[in-house]
Amino acid sequence: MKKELTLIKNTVADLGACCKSTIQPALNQTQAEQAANLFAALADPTRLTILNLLAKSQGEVCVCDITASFKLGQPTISHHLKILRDVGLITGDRRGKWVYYSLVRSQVASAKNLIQEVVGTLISG
Amino acid sequence: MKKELTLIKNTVADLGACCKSTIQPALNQTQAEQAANLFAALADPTRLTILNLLAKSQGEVCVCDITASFKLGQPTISHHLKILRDVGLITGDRRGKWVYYSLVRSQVASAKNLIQEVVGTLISG
DNA sequence: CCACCATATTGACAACCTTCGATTTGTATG
DNA sequence: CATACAAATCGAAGGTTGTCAATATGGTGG
Repeated sequence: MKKELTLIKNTVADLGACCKSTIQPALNQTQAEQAANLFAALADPTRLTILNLLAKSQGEVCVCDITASFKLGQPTISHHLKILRDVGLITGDRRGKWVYYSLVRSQVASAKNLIQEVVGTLISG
Repeated sequence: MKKELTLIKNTVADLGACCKSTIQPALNQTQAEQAANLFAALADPTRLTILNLLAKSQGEVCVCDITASFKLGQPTISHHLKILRDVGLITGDRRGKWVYYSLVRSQVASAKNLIQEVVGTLISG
């Protein structure tokens, strides 16, 4: 007992058609994985706050100051910094005893674009 | 048992405040937690693809069709659907033997706003 | 060289996530 | 009512994450 198919297959013809806004673009597997990775890096309030801290400071922030902003232990902050470093959003610069972190603006911009693109495929407008 | 995830209800009102700021606004703890929850829900390629599938279909999609789109088992898809349901991005409607899922447009819009707001605090412009 | 400070790394642990197979629940139909 | 099918839920295995205490590393200054 087969029911009628409700899923409209997204063919190549659909994608290559012509018009701009009305159709929802497909999300390929690579995009989905990249975006998921990025979202995972952002899926922690401590990391979001660290990023915001760096953005607000308009420059470099010493790890000691970051650590002082949270109730978490120093190794935990270091761990979060590493995750953000690994996705390229921040970079650390050692100067003497201290390490100063800052946003990697180009990477943040790329991340923004990827997010906008993916989120854009979720609803029209 | 895991705690229910909730999306912020009125991000639109926040954005409607007044000016488009060039200064970096602070991210309060509640915002960070809400955003982190949302990002966590999006931090899986299967879930992103499901959302995209629903967006493309411009309507309702049967679970059987969603399941058929992945190599994963039916309980796994059901699990991902539950996560997306719990953050309010999708809703399921039982019609006979079948359940049809669709985006909750208002919630998707709220999510978009929250993301834009948070991402906006990460870099100027 | 030694003592000290700031970060990073390691190892451990509990909590959580993704996935699956088995079972249950809801619905239609013979 | 019995059977069959669609979807959700349960229970468990294996991997990942967030956190901390302990330790290592890198740098400064006596």
